[in-house]
Amino acid sequence: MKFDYDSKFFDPEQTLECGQTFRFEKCGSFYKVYASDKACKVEKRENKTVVECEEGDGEFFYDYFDLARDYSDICERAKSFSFPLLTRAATACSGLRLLNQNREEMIYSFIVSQNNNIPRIKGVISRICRGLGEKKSFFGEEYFTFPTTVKMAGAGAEFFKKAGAGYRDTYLAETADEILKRGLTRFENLDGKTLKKELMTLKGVGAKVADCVALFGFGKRDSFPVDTWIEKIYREDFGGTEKDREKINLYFTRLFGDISGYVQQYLFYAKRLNL
DNA sequence: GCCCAGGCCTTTC
DNA sequence: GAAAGGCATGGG
Repeated sequence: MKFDYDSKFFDPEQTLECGQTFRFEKCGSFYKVYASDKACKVEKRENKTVVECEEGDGEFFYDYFDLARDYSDICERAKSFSFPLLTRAATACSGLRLLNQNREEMIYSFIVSQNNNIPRIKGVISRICRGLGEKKSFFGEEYFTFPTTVKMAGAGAEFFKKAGAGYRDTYLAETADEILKRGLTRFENLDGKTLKKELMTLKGVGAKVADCVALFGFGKRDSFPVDTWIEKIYREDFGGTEKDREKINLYFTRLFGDISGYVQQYLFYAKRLNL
């Protein structure tokens, strides 16, 4: 099936390349996107962005791309703060949407992301899917699903090491084991702050990874992950002087409140593009 | 050879 | 509770 959306507020490149997901491929004019155990194609055609997926997956991808939400209001609110970088970002990247992603996929993916660069993160995750995921086909082309926790827990640290995860191999193995035993119910129905603290009890999940999981996996849009790029933005574009990441996090979340997560993505993506 | 990447864990003070 | 090392790996 196919559906479309105003491309001013849904740009495939901005939405996929901004660092919130690592499972997509650019193929000429369109992107192949993988999420949990599903796949779709996304293409921008003039003023419409078109999503094409299997018959039963329309609702899944409508939710995945967060299409029920009005982003024009979010963009305007972001611009109203009058920080030059943020205004440039919200103007040039109005098509950047926050994805609603699978919770376990977010936990494992962002454990891989720590002290790592995006191309390499993509490679590691791709090899994990290839090794442990289920082979499926989409429009005649094969792809691999993101592995279930059962598969992740059964793999052992050596597998993750061979996939290129480096020293994060034991974090993945231990956290998969923990989630296999206790599930995710203890992370449900919590406010953002409590969820973050609870996520940080997992091995390999610190403040920044927890914020990413809360934001992209649990829809906690008042989260503001602080990484090396945000530190740089804080110093160079907001005149900040604090060194402690938790203080920087507090500065931004108090400033941007319920739209912290959107603002964080605008800033992060714009800074990387040197906007 | 260096430094950096969507940091976290452990040890030490 | 704060500060400092160590950590796998690949790109620039």
